[in-house]
Amino acid sequence: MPELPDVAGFQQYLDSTALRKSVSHTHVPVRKVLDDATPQLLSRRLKGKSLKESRRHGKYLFARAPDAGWLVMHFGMTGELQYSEESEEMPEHTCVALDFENGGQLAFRCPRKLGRVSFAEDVDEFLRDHDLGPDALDDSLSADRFVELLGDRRGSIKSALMDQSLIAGIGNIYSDEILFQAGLRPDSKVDQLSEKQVRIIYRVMRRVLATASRHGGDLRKLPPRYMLPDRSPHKPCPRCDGKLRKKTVSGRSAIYCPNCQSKP
DNA sequence: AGCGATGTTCGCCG
DNA sequence: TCGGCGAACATCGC
Repeated sequence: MPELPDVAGFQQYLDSTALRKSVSHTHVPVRKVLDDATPQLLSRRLKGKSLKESRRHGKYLFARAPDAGWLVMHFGMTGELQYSEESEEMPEHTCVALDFENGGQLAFRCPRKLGRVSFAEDVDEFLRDHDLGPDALDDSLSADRFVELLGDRRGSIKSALMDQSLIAGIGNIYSDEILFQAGLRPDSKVDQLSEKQVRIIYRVMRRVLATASRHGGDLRKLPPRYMLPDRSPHKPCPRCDGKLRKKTVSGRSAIYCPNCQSKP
């Protein structure tokens, strides 16, 4: 689930449920998602304090508590946030949970345990340390900058879009949607694309991610003729009604329409 | 029962 | 050096 639009949804959700609520207890039923942090550190940093603001960069969500730095969340492949008014019982697959003085509870759920929760003193430093490129929706990522970034790539356009050190936020399914709407095959080589085509990809990328983020990544709310709600081989293409096809591109399964998407 | 899955990291290879 | 590839992680669902 969690690519940029989903994490944008989690951010709205965290803002509306958990911000400015004093933390009474912390739970860590699945310790491995903390990596090198410890349950004691989580408790020490957050207990008696409240999260004051959030930030998102790519697929990462950050939430700041006074004198505690930033709580960092990455949702892996199956992670999500779930707030409950009652904190009696944690939801299934809860890896980390924060109880609040008002009786509510925010759970970081992650069935496959691929998500991670940690702390960072400074977000920009964290982004540098983790080698993350500019957020795909960041104002500072202009079309010109996007053209520059793709300028010296050699592999497929799909793997470039998914490379978090180049641009942060796009994963397997949104890269498919972007290339579907841009009319280009996922295995197109970046160095074969014209500058005009790269600019089209940029515009489509911004529109798709902004649109999906407005709906918090809920695929059912996407406009008509988006591929994602029907992203499956052999299903009909939402634009031409031909059959969608599946192909492995840089180790991930790409779904595309052979009729609507062409090689450069 | 077996396979693949919205992510990241690592080691291997050309 | 870069990029592709497969494995590993752990669980669910088709």
